Amino acid sequence: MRLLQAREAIMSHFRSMLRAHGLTEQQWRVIRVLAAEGELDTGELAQHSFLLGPSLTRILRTLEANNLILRKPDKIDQRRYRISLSQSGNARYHKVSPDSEALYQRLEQAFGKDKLAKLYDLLEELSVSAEAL
Amino acid sequence: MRLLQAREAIMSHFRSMLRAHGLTEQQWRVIRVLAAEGELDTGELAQHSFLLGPSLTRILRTLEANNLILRKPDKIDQRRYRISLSQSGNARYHKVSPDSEALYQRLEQAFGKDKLAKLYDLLEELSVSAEAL
DNA sequence: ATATTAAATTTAACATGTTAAATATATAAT
DNA sequence: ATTATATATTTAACATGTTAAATTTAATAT
Repeated sequence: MRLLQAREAIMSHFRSMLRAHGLTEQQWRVIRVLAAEGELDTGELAQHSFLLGPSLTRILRTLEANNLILRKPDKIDQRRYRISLSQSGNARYHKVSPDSEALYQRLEQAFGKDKLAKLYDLLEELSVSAEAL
Repeated sequence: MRLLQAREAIMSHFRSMLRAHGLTEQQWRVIRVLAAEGELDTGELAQHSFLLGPSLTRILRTLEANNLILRKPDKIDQRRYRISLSQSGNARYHKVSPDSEALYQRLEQAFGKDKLAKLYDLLEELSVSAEAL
């Protein structure tokens, strides 16, 4: 319950910032992953962005309609698509990124870098414990 | 990101348990709150169950259609409804509750009661810090 | 008492979450 | 080569998340 509450407390700030850039939280996750990893297929993208297939399908449809991504059929495995940022998508990334970074820095400063690291550790351990149930 | 990941690691177990009882995660949150607090109006219920108004409206519609809750108009303030568990809703609560408790206990044991308490504290502080941004 | 403002809830519109089923292509086994 | 099985992705159906607007009733100010 507190996980939900804490996440909401943080994400509400990010969402309003992203909304000013015309992006949803999930669309931004996809763009960020593509900026960091380059060209990926849908499955890899789903893993990295913590999205389920059906959600990702719809998000990619939207991003493609907005000319932010490119999708090319994989020549080896024709079931897969290779997804990458378009020039416009890359530009959007560089436009949003500073605001995102700034917000993260503010949070890190307000909460404390050490405590944040400790929290990350605990969350990591919790994930492992929960998955092993 | 790890907040999302950790929450998902936990909730996937709860969701599959709840699904066996014909409930969603959010419907269960509502039922649990009503079982603990008794009769509430929609606003109070939204606060306690961490749901936004529009979501709650739809959830209550479903729960009412399934005869799990009762809604009576508040006689003092006619804008409000008083929501409470029906007999059937109360029965469902007592049927699901042991499974929910058992799962929580397993998680607590796997992760460690002390670490869970520490994590709760950090999450609480994080919420405060994030809200103050 | 009436017009104004505020509050509680719902509706609307669009995006995502979730599970199951469908579709298309690859891979493995005969 | 052909059938069976597995994998990647999408579609379908329903539930919820999110914001803005509409609706209804209360409370306030003339």
